[in-house]
Amino acid sequence: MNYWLVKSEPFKYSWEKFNQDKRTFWDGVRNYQARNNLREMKEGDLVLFYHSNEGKEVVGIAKVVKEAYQDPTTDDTNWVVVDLSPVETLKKPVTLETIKADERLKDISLVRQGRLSVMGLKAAEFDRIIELGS
DNA sequence: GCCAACGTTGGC
DNA sequence: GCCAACGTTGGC
Repeated sequence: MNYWLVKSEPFKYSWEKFNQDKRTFWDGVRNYQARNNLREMKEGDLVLFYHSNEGKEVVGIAKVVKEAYQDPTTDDTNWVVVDLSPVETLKKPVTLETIKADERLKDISLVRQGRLSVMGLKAAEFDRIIELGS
């Protein structure tokens, strides 16, 4: 089991919308590193959902329900999507500020590599964020 | 709205 | 294959 974090700008695709949809394919990734991460996702992996720009906080937990396949929004075979479904909304969103201030989280990719939109998390980091969000 | 970080592109 | 120019992302 692996753990991930994905970013979405709320005005583009929000957690609320995701919960209405119940399931979505995660498209729009046009960065090789993020793409490689998508390809490594396995069914059942847990994914934190982060609102970038507006909010700047982790708002919920999703899971991978379908592994990487050709991005239906383009013919370019470089790009893939995965299907995600919402699992749980965090009681308290975990803000970027909180994450940066946390000794155990200050080295995660979200902080160190701000522009990456799909990143892996260690189990301990994932657990810590959940802990902060409950 | 600005700017830093960083990935990508293209000229050489 | 290097590196400057450029574009995009995202925090502030």
